[in-house]
Amino acid sequence: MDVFAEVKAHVAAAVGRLAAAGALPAGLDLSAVSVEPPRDAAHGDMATNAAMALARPARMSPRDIATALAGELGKAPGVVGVDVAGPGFLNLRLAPSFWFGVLPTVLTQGTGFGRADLGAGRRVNVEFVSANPTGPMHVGHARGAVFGDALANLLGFAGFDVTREYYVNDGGAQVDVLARSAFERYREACGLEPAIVEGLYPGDYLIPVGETLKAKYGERLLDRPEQEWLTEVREFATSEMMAMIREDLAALGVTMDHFYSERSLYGTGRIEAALAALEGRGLVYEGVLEPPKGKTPDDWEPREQTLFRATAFGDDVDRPVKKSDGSWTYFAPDIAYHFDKVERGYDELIDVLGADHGGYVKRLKAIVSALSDDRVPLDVKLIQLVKLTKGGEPVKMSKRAGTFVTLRDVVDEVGRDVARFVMLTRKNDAALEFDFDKVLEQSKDNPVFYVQYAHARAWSVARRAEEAGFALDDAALAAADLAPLGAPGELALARKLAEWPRLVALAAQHHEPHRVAFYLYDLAGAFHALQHQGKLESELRFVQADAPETTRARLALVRATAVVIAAGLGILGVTPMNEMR
RNA sequence: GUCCCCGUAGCUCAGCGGAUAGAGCGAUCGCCUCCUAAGCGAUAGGUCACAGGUUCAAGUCCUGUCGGGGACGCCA
Repeated sequence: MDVFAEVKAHVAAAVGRLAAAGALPAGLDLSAVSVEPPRDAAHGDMATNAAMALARPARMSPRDIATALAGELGKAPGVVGVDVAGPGFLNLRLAPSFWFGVLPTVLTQGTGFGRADLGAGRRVNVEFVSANPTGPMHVGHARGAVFGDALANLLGFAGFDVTREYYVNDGGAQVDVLARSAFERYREACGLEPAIVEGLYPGDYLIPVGETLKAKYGERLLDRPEQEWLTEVREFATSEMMAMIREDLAALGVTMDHFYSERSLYGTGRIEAALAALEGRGLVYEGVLEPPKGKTPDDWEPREQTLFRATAFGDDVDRPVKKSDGSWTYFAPDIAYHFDKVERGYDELIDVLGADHGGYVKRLKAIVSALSDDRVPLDVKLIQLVKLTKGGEPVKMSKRAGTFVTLRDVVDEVGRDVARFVMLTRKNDAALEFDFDKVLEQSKDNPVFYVQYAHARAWSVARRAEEAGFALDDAALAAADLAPLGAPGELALARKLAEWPRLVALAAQHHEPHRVAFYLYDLAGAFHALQHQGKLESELRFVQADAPETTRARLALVRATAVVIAAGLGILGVTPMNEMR
């Protein structure tokens, strides 16, 4: 139940009645009408722009419409006052009972409160992480993983049927390099000196892979030429890397529904089928590209190759799908992969990519647009860098020196919950500073702590109440008489709780899980403020031993707060803490 | 050269086309006999980079300029 949507329905009904009475034209488009919380609380509880939005299509002055609407809206349930303000805003004042009315709903629905039917069961595929299976994941991957997972949670909560998918780049040259690197570790395990030359992966994480290879094959691969072992070692090493990556993801609390293999696209006709689909639309041709601007390669030679007409979709140049020797470029399997997603019947696609893939976005959108005939929207979310610091000083990262920070390092150092929450306190397209010291700080400056503390305090109040003999059953509290509520802090908190469904809908629409984190910070603030009121005026304390009705009403508010914080943290994938010590 | 992202308080950042642009930190001043002070408040602090445009209404949308970051290849 979204109270803002509810009031908007009243507005629509009022417009309908006025139209029926001839006071407004019939059939007005209400899509520009919004009902939202006013920025300034002095303006009332809710504001609608209806009169201004309808003025032009109705060919009437905003104030005339506003006056007429005010008369109708005054009759709506819960509305105790309607003011026409400014250029034609309608400010609604609502009875406190309207806001407190959200409490039984929260207590009845539990952490399902705020679930929306925005998605209407539409199928959405969220592809994220997709790190190359050549080594452990680093912090950047962690941010993408957390973002993608939280976005998937959010969309699921908003009524979409979500698939989490990981595209495994196991088809390119880099997995051959992995195989050669693992082979050197295998030689090392056999007592030989490994030749980890420039271009191979030097990481220690391949040492156990080499040992397992020795256990598996003994020494019999040692004298064999590369073509005899490459395929087997590659497959083995790749699956070992993917096992490691799955473990890392599990450490972050991320579970994928599908791992989609790039290799499965080769030699199976999938790429050819996707290309044929493009050819059928006249989007593939043989041509010669201009040399890239700005940074012309020394060895540039114009050559004829197979190109995709990406410029027809707003890309800067057409993109090669085949090299001049006839082999596929990296783009070709990506075309096939997105074709496959379209064919699997998804209604929406989301790709979560590192910011270094920015130059790739237009051609991906072009492909999906072309292959779905514009039916399937693709949203590409680019994840900006994570700047790691400790006590304000940058943490140096160097692959060569072996000091680069892995996903696992971060989780081990600060824990899954902190890592996840902090990574969701920025928009995906803004750089994120992650300070190892600050994220563990127990202060208001640290949103993770602040939100967890609010939840723990709510539980602490509940424990106190229980000791004082009050029943804490949410179903019973849902039936509590809420008349004793009404203090300004209580009302502010209830208002914030009532905003949750609307917040979910907005965050889901915009694919912005960080909004949930900021909302929780606000909600926690409203709760801390109210609890503090009890220190200043003891009659405002939640638990009043000699006033059971008041206590029950307040416990309903406290429990509802805990429930919504838990629901929000659930979307972020963070475990709520019931006590801090 | 082209494209993408960013530019909001001293710092770190929110901000849904709506009204007098908000938090935290830092600064100044307050608040614990009492549900977690790990907290709550008050004050000070702004040319929303700049210039045009669209709109009843622009921090928000469009164009351009400047500044910061990133990306461009028969790499993956």
